[in-house]
Amino acid sequence: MTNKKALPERCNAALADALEPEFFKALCDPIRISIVATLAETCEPTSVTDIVDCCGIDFSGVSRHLKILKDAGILAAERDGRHVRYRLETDSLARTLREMADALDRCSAQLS
Amino acid sequence: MTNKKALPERCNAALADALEPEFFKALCDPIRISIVATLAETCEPTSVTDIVDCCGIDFSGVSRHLKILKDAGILAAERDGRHVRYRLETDSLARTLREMADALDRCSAQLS
DNA sequence: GGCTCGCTTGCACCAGAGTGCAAATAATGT
DNA sequence: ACATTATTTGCACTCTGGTGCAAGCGAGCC
Repeated sequence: MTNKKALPERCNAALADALEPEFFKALCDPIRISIVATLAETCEPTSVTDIVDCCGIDFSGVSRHLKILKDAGILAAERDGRHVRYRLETDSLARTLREMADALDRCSAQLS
Repeated sequence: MTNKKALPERCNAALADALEPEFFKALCDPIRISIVATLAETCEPTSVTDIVDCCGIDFSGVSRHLKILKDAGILAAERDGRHVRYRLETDSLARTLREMADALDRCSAQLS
């Protein structure tokens, strides 16, 4: 039996730190998921007008969804003339997901 | 230049399939995150009454949060006398997160 | 059987999120 | 300067989600 009470707070804090609600909130909308999937597919900076096609809503709504994803660090935006092109931060997103998984594993590993 | 147009739909579908909005919806609330973190820490089935301590709300609300997490497959519940003990499906959760990361990597790998 | 404890569920309420429309801003072309 | 295209933002609306309170249900205890 290892010291079960030795570092529980640290474990909890690390997990709670890794599992950022804002991150999940950004991805809990089906339209935002389809945006992410679309950008993952094309993998090159895409204008708002083009992205609108994959969502069934007004472009103003799409613009707002894009802002939410950008603020969460999931997308990056860059102006190109009068277009604004969005691209998926694939590496960063994948890393974030794996860090969460790692934090979970570390928590359960401490008890065995 | 590889065949860029060869399997974009499959890629998109695989990602959209892996990135389930319901999963993120279950984790987009700060109280639910603290529940997950608490259960990851203790790592043993915990009663609702004990879980309530980590959230600042009424136990009825906690019960509802637990149901949401259970329905999403993130927690498991088992009756023990008059207690209902919840535990975190750590392995399953970590696997889900890694599968998402893998699906993302696969999408971007197809283009290079 | 009645009682208490532990948890869930119905109800009403309030705050927040998504949406469309229209106006505002940004950048380019004429 | 004006018109046009691309995107963002303000506004109002609706719908969903989280919350507390109170009632209901399930399981053990007297």
